[in-house]
Amino acid sequence: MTDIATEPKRAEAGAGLPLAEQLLVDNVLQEVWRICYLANSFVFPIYARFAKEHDILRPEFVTLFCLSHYQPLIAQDIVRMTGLPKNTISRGVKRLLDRGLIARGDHPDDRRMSRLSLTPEGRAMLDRLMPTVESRRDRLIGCLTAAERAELDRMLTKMAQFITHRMNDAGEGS
Amino acid sequence: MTDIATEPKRAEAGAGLPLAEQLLVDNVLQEVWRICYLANSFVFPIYARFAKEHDILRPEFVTLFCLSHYQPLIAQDIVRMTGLPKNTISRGVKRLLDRGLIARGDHPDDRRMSRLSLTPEGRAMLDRLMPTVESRRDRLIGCLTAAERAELDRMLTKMAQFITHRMNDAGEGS
DNA sequence: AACGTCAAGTCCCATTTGGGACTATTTTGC
DNA sequence: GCAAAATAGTCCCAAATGGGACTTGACGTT
Repeated sequence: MTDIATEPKRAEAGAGLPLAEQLLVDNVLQEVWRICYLANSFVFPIYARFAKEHDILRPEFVTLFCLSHYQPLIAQDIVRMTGLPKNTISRGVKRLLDRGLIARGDHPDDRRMSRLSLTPEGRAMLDRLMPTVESRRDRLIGCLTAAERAELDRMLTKMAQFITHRMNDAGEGS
Repeated sequence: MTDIATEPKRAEAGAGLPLAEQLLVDNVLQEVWRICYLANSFVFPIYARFAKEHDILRPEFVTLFCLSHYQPLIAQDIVRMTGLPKNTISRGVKRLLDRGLIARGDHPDDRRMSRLSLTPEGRAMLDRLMPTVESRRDRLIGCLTAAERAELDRMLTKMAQFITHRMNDAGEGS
C-alpha cells in the first residue's frame, strides 16, 4: 500500500497551474522530498554568495561554525557534526589555516589529532557571515507561528537524532 | 537580540558527551541547521548507492522522479521542480536519453523546448530505485507518530512554498 | 614486546558540479 | 513590423567534490 502513482498525470508543459508547485505539494516522497528541497533552497544561495563575496566554501563555513560553538575541536569532530567526508573537511581546514582564520595546536594525549580553534580573524569572518544566514533563517521561519516553530524544531531534533543513531546505512538490502 | 554565543564553550576533544550530538541539538542556527543536516543525512547514502549500483546520479534520479509524476515535461520544468541548475539538468537529460531511459519529442508550440517522457526502461529503472528511498523514508518517519507526521508535513509544505515564492535571493544586502 | 586492528588525517585522482557565454527561438514593446 | 529583451537549452571550463589508498600513531591481545 505505497502511494506510487502508477500513471504519471498528463501535463502539457505550461498548460495549467505551475507544475513545480504541484510536485512540491503532492509527490510520492512526501515530507522527505520537501525537506531536501527546503534545505537546498535555503543553503544554495547562501553558499553561492559566500563563495563569491568571501571565498568561503561550504566546508570552510561549517568548520568555522562548529568552532564558534565548541573549542578546541579536532577535524574528526567537525566531520561528525556535519556529516561531510573527512577529506573534504581536511581540505577546508587547510584553507582556513592558510588564511589564518583558524589555528592548529598539538593534542596532548594523541599525536594523530590536532586541536583547532578560531583566530580573531576567523571570528571576525564568521561575524561577517552569520547575519546572512540568520536573516534568511528568520525570514523563512517567520512564516510559522511561534508554537509551530517550537513543534517543528522538536520533531526535527528527534528525526536528526534518530537518523544519526539508527540509520547509518542507505536503506535495506536490494 | 540574536542568540549568538559570544564565547564558544570549552570542549576538550573526547572529554564528555558526544559533541556532534550537542551541536545538533543546540546551535545558533537551530531548525535550519537541523533541516540541512537531516536532508543531507537522508539523501547522501542513497545517491552514493545509486551511483555505485545503477550509475544514476542525482540529476538523473530527480529527472526520472519528476517524469513519473507528470508527463511530458520540458527540461525547464524539472529545473523549477528541483531547484538544480539548468545545465546540470541538461546533462542529466542527455545521459538518460543516451541510455534510453527517457524519450524526447518536439513541442508543438515552441521549438526551443522538447517534451520529455519516460520510456518503459526508464519506468523500470525508477521502479528499481524507489524502494530504497521509500523504505528509508519510512524508517525515518517511523520515529514520529501519525499526528506528528501530518503536522510536520503541513509545516514543511508551508515553508517550501514560502521559500519558492518569497525568498528568491540569498538574504538581505550586506 | 610483537602483532593485528583501528582511528586521524592527508594525498591523489577521476568525476561531478555550476557559472557564464553562446545559439536558437519566441515574446514584448514601441 | 521590427528591434530589444527574454527564454530553452547546450557547451566549455575551472573548480569543488568524494572515494580510496596511504601514513602515522594508539591500543588491545596474546
